[in-house]
Amino acid sequence: MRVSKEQFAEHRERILTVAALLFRQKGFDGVGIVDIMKGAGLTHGGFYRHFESKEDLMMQVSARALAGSTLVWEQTVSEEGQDSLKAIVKRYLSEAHFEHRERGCAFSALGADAARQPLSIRSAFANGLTHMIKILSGLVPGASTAVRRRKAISTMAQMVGAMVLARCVDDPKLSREILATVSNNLVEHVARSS
Amino acid sequence: MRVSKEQFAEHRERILTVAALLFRQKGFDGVGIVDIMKGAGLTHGGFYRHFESKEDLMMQVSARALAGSTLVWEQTVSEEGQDSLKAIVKRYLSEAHFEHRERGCAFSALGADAARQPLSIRSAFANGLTHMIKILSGLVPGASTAVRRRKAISTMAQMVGAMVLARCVDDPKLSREILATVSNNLVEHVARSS
DNA sequence: ATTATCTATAGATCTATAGATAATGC
DNA sequence: ATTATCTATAGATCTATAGATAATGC
Repeated sequence: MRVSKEQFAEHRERILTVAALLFRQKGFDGVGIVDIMKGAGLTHGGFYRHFESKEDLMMQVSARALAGSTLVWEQTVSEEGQDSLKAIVKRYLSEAHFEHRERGCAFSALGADAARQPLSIRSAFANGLTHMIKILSGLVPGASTAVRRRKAISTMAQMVGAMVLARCVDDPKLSREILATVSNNLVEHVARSS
Repeated sequence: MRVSKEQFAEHRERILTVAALLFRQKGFDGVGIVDIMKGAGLTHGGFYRHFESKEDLMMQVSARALAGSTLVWEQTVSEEGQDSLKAIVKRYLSEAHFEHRERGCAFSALGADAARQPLSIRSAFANGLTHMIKILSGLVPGASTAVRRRKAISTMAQMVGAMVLARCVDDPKLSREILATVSNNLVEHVARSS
């Protein structure tokens, strides 16, 4: 039953990918090792050759998901130039992101869950947040780095909060109103220079 | 083993109170009926005389927790007058709220969890949110009701997002920076008339 | 020989129910 | 008589480990 080094590495990738989707969809506590391994096309016993524990997987998945978001933002910056902030805000508060939390930002999908997790996971979230704030700081207008950092933090909080609120209510009209309102507010008031 | 009507009602209250603390602390999936009943000083078998199911309890706890937050805001409004918005923002983003999610706002403590729950629970969250937006709408400045509602939604999103972000990182300095930044931002830019 | 995967299982959980018990409240 | 609580348990889960199997890679 042993597989080649290449296949082993591919299995590991598959586990991480499936876990990233399932954790964001159902929460850290809502998914078992069995579900994840089944999703990767493997039996659950083999999991522990790839990861030390469920917590280890949670930490690596968190780090990866946040690195993914960061990468997308960086690509947007290098492609969009002037309109980067607007593009990032609009994508974050889009219908597509609202509907697919399993492929979206870990802060809005797992923020409340992460708050209850051990240090290793919260540390991954802190790294991700620091990086994302840094990117936003380079995009918002403002005279000093201190002002820009404050605007970046407020922008990030507003985006995450809007998505969390939009997703936890059952009224699609209210959800859309929240996303549209915050999107317009950020694009108009923050993105505009000064 | 039967108890009086009064005691039965008191047991029900205790279950609701304990569940409200534990759910906010450990998430809906992180707490079992046994834990809740043990916290209320009862055995787990008796739970089903009080509630139809765990989902039923989750729904009632959500509605209650949000009604509690609403009530506190309404009391603040009637006591503080002019400074109500400032008082609400400062309390929401305070160190005390940051550290005691088990007694705080359900949106920041359970928002991500609620998004995965069935309609009954998301409906309770929608009711709570509608009510809280209405209160904020009465406090923010703005020429028309439409403008005030938009400001209320943005304010709510920013508060919830700031608390979620502050709680899911392991760096106390970063957490405090987020809370202080958003608090100042809201007090200075939204609370000010115009 | 090493090791990735499989099967099987240990030992804890979990929600929910059944039946016994004993006190209330008609 | 009714019913709130208790004990006990059913039937699913859950994480993690042990040992067998079989293919890799030296």
